Amino acid sequence: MPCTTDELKETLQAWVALFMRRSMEHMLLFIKENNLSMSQMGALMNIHRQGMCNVSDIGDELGITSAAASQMLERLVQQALVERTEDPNDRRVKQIALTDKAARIIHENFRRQHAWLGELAASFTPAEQEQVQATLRLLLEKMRQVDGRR
Amino acid sequence: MPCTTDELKETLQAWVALFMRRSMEHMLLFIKENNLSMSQMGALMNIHRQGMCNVSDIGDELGITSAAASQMLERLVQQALVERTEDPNDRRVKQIALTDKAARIIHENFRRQHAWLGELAASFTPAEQEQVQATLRLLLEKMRQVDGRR
DNA sequence: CTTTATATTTAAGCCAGGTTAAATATCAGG
DNA sequence: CCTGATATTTAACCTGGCTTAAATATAAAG
Repeated sequence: MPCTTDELKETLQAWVALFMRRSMEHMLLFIKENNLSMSQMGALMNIHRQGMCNVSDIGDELGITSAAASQMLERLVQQALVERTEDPNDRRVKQIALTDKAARIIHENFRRQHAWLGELAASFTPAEQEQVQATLRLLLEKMRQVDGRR
Repeated sequence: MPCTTDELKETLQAWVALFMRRSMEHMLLFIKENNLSMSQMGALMNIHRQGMCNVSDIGDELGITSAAASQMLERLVQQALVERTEDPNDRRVKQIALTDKAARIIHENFRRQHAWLGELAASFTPAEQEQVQATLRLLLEKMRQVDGRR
């Protein structure tokens, strides 16, 4: 049967809703297990994405003042999740990096999500896997295009 | 070319990551616009999903004590987002419902996500739309199965 | 060397959102 | 009509996370 753009939109919506709820659940459980707050997890993910960066970078990225970023980082340092080292080129700035502990936590978060997705991936027949693979690649490409247009 | 379960898992992972980031961004912007906190948005979404419910239901669902739920609801009532009415069958319990204002906010949130998805859906050729539609339906079905097994 | 700009921290204060414990009101069973 | 269970609220308190303003330290320019 032919399908309309609107129908596809609705299917996408259903898919997104289910995925978001599932992922959110997973995330909330995970941060509770690791005694983190949502903000802290956000900060850690941010540092992970940015790689080496300084205090104000993080503030900018999180949309808070650098004073707030400084305080948040201080709490993370106290929990041994973040390392602050002086930048040898400019001693005003502190270089921020995840500790091994934090890296392990982030990694474990990804791993578990991966495990869930693995279960999903394995539930398809080989023929279906081909189909899903091809379609998702298409979707990804288009999403990046739509994303890029902003 | 044939693809392995692992490859599919990775494609799924990439898709989820992109989607999550995109949706999170959207959500954070939206709640800022509406002067809500993440928790408050969560609570409103929850009430929206549950429909009519009482104070402790919400506490249970959010994983907080009913005292905390009571206080959170009080703040939402003050912002005219929630209505508290006495249950005529049991005058100990309060029935909680979204006000029109809150319903409009939730609806607007969905509408915008829809708009973004519409843009995505429209970017496919009719043939691609068929393919994506079919595959997503398959994915949804399998996800619900995997979800159901817990 | 002095001035000005920049990066970070510290201090003081605010509010959201959580807890436990006690207060209040109602229901339901003997 | 008591008594005990249940639903909600209130009180007292704590913490995280934010703000602004001031303090500190360093860099960079004249």
